[in-house]
Amino acid sequence: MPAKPTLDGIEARWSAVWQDEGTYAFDRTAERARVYSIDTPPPTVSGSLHVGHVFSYTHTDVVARYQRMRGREVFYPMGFDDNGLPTERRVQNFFGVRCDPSLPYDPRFTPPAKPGKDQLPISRRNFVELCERLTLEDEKGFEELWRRLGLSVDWSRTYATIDGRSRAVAQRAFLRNLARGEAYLAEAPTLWDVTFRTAVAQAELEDRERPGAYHTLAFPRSDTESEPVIIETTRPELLAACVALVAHPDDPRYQALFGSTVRTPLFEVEVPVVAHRLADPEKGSGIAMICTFGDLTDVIWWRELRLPSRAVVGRDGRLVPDAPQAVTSSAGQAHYAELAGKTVHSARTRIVELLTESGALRGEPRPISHQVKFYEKGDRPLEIVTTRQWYIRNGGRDEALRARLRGRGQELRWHPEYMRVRYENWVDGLNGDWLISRQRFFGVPFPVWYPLDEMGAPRHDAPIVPDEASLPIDPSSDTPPGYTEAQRGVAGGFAADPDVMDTWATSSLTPLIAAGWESDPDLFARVFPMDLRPQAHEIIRTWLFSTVVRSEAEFGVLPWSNAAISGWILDPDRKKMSKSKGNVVTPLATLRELGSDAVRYWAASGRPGTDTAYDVGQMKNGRRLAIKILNASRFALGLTAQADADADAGAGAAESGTAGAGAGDAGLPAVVVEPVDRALLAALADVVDAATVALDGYDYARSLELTESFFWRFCDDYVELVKGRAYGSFGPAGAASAQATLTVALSALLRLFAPVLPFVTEEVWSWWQAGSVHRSPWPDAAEIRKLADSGRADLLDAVGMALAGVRKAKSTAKVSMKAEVTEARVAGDPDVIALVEAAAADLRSAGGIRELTLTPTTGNLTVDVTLA
RNA sequence: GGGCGCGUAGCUCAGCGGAAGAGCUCUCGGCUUACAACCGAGCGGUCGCAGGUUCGAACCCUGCCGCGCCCA
Repeated sequence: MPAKPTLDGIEARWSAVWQDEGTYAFDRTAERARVYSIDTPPPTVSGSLHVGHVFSYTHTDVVARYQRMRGREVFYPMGFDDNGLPTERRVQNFFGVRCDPSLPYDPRFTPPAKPGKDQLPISRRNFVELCERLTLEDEKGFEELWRRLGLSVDWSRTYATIDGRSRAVAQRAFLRNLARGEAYLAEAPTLWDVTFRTAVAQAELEDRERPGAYHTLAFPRSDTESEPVIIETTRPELLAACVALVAHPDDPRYQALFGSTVRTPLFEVEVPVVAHRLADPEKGSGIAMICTFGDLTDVIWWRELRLPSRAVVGRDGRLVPDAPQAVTSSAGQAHYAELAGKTVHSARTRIVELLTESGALRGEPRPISHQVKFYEKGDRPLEIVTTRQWYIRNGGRDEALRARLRGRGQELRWHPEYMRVRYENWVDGLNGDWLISRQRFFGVPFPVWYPLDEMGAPRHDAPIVPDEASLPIDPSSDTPPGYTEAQRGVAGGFAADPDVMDTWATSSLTPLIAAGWESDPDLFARVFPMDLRPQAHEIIRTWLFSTVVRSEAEFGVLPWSNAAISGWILDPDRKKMSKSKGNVVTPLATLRELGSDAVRYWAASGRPGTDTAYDVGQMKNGRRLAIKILNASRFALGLTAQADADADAGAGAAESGTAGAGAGDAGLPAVVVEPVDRALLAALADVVDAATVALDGYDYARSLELTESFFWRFCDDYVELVKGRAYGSFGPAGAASAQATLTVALSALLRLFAPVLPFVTEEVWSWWQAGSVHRSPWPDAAEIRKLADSGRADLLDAVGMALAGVRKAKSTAKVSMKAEVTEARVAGDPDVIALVEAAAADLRSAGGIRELTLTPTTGNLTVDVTLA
């Protein structure tokens, strides 16, 4: 036991010991019932860690440590998310390369020492290798920080979402989806980001408020000379893509028009006027133009009313070179030529001029503000283009599946409970299947080739798939069964699917990746379905839901039984911390300055699901608590060491194992006889019970609060009360009782604190106990209560109030706490007075009271003090 | 527009049907032989607003106001 205990350096010291001893290594021989398995969120490695990570990962670690102490064998792997766009861009800039999936793999490729002026084209497999190389460095940094924070992860079980294992799992799961018809290829209108030039899924959308303007356009009627039809649109540049006008079937204004046709201004294309319930009579003039495609409602109208397709926006976000075939008049073609090749924005400016000249634009555009759909990582509005994409069925088009997935959300235990509605809202609002293909280079490729017909055109209806045993594969480098590489891209040969899967298509399989699905059936059977999915609430619709979808498809079960949803970290101004806001605090400096236990203390005080302010003050409290644990422990253990020395010197009557017996509470000599000691243990047993209930319900913050407030009472009242007696001032029996109580209480307190404060508790534990506190059993309230015997927890309250009264008198008199009291007169309810009386000797000792008078009366406890 | 959550001491937050709490801040006092990175005491709140239910409401119900998030 050190003379002057310190927190300095304990992170480095204990994380090394835990690694060497394999303290957190998963015992894969444990049977399923004893295993507690966690589907850890893989952080994105190309970004840097911020305190939000520290916050939420601490929550999971507290749960993991608690479960371990409850006797569960904890499966706690760590993943790294290096799949996807952020890594792709980083690798391009770092090495000066770009991916060209049409190139063959070059096994001897080495990147240029310095990035050149022009990006060097390389094959997809070479590109992926560079990604793996770069992210390996990032992962090391993450692991170091996680170890410093004290995550009790089994570091021999890590994965990366782009590594071979993950690619194999993602491809295998996809092939199974394909074989069962859950994955399919379809050519359909698709939300499209023109900057990244990739399709985007519903889950990645966000609405943003943007300025726009209503333009009033007059459509001449085809059959009569009567008044033109007036519509309002925010997207006049799509006029050439107009395929119909639409109004609500019950709208009296347009009954006569239904079934007739009108002519589009400038382009002179005849389009029908149709009726549909989604046309809003309140909006604009109540009649709208349908373009292919201006928004998602256009897609619905197009599909349900079986309208033709007249696309004008290309994948680059510019108007396509040629006018739609329906534009036949020379004037119409001339007008279109003015717009071809322009961006959507410039085309709008130009067409407004043309419409004004032609007189079709009535009045000035009226500025409005409206919601526009964006890709969450993008900064230009999404367009809708028709492309061939892979989809996975997620209930968006299938009510039976939707109901099943909704049922899974009911079955899942959510912490906090109210997060379930986020899931339900999302499932209820799904409007299509899950689009999983992305037109990017870095990612898990679709394990699919297409045969080329005699004209060299791919047959998308007859994809060639690899054998599962050959996974992972890259169709742009690997050859399909039955073909030779020479047949790639030639008529009668084959072509690779050029796309990659969305990152969520891989992330939705993290339980399978971590659990060794199909590669380690023994492990899989022991850990899947898992016990816990911890994650943030903003990705319930993406990560959580998509994982449920994949598990439902493959196994028909929920992938985990519990979901613990963390809140966000807010900066001191109550704003969400995020990189784009530039208010992110990096955790390493804070961890170094205040210590990991201090930061963990702050994190663990944030209740599940609650957004929490970044609060250095709360971390300092944590540090103060950790230091107090060191000092209080040293003091308490010093007293018991004194007892051991006395016992050894004397007849050896007192069992010298008193100190060591705290490890398990069994086998303690029955020496706890003093009422104050028994009261302390009775109160402690109650705290253990309440903390256990809280942690079983994932309320680590409540458990910490209970433990902490008991600990301060233990230090400020109990230890002060029994100090004199423990030194032996009332004889050996009283001393032994106090010493045994101190030992039992300290042992239990350290274990109650251990999940939140792993370093300081391990440090103290090592002074007097064998093994790690983190592998010791959670305190047993029943055993403690047995030692407390007839003890009453409220005795501590009563004597505490009396002691506080004495302290107040001294404080008011501005004298030292060790000042002598000639007489203290305590009066109060007879029951309370009886409790104080039982502790009279300890109270006199702690208060320096010469004469203590106790008077039963009615009313609250009063303390009247005469100072010496 | 619909849903969910939150509004309690200057700050950060507990409490969620039976006498308003904790920590920090602030004030006063104490070098007390575990701890001055400490200890003791104190100041501080019509529990967002307005109704209602109840013997009793911070807590339950209704409406409103403000903040945040999710979904349209």
